[in-house]
Amino acid sequence: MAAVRPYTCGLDAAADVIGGKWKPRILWALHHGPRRFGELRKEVTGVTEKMLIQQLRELESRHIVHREVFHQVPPKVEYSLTELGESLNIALMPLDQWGADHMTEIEASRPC
Amino acid sequence: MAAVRPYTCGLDAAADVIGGKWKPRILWALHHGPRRFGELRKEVTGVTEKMLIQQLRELESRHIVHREVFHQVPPKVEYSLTELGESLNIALMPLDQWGADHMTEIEASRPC
DNA sequence: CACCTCACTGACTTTTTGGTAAGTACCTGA
DNA sequence: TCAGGTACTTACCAAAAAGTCAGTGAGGTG
Repeated sequence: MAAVRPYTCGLDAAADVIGGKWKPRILWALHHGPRRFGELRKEVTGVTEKMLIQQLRELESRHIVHREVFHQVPPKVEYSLTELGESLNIALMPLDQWGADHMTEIEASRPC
Repeated sequence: MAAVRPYTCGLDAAADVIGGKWKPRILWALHHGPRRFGELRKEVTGVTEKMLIQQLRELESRHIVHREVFHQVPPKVEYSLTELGESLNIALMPLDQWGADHMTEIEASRPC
């Protein structure tokens, strides 16, 4: 989903940041606090390691998530929301609520 | 962006509905009232006829937009938001606001 | 010394999405 | 009869996103 640039509205810009199959799920998982890579892999069911890391790196480069490495063996890496990420998640709440409210309708009208 | 089903959260469901390069732009354009096909083509700059109709059909099948044909020559077809579409647009407003508020940061950190 | 965990990384393939360009149908007015 | 305006439709191709799968490194455990 290559977004149009320069953005024509805020929605456009936001879509560019949260676009992709896994980013909303990841944001959702991080909503309740920092998570290790392995924890995210479990919580975001269905994601592969490659996609997870790819999306995390994108979110990191957009300053939505923060990555912290603990120099241990075995390694430990924690991902958390930045302030910007928190504000994004807050802005996403009504959308999540909308989706929850209309889930049955959405399911019913899903293509095939 | 094939969404995971069954949905794991409301955000997931919402993402399935508004996913695609042009849907947020179309929703945005319809926010201010009904629009004819040709009007949308002009307002949603850069969209091709094929993509526009494709996205409109998807939104229609999800009961987000309403399509009304006026039997005239030359033809006239008007697209408008349904109640569900209106409620979706309202839920999208905070996200639009977030995007507008942080547009410069988002632009600055955009990939390449 | 072999094996384990954890967090990656990279090559390659498949699937999905989007874009191009041409054509259709209809009636109107010149 | 022929161009024009409007809303599509189709076949084909390109690009982007996602998936598969095998492999890496570093230190701790048996």
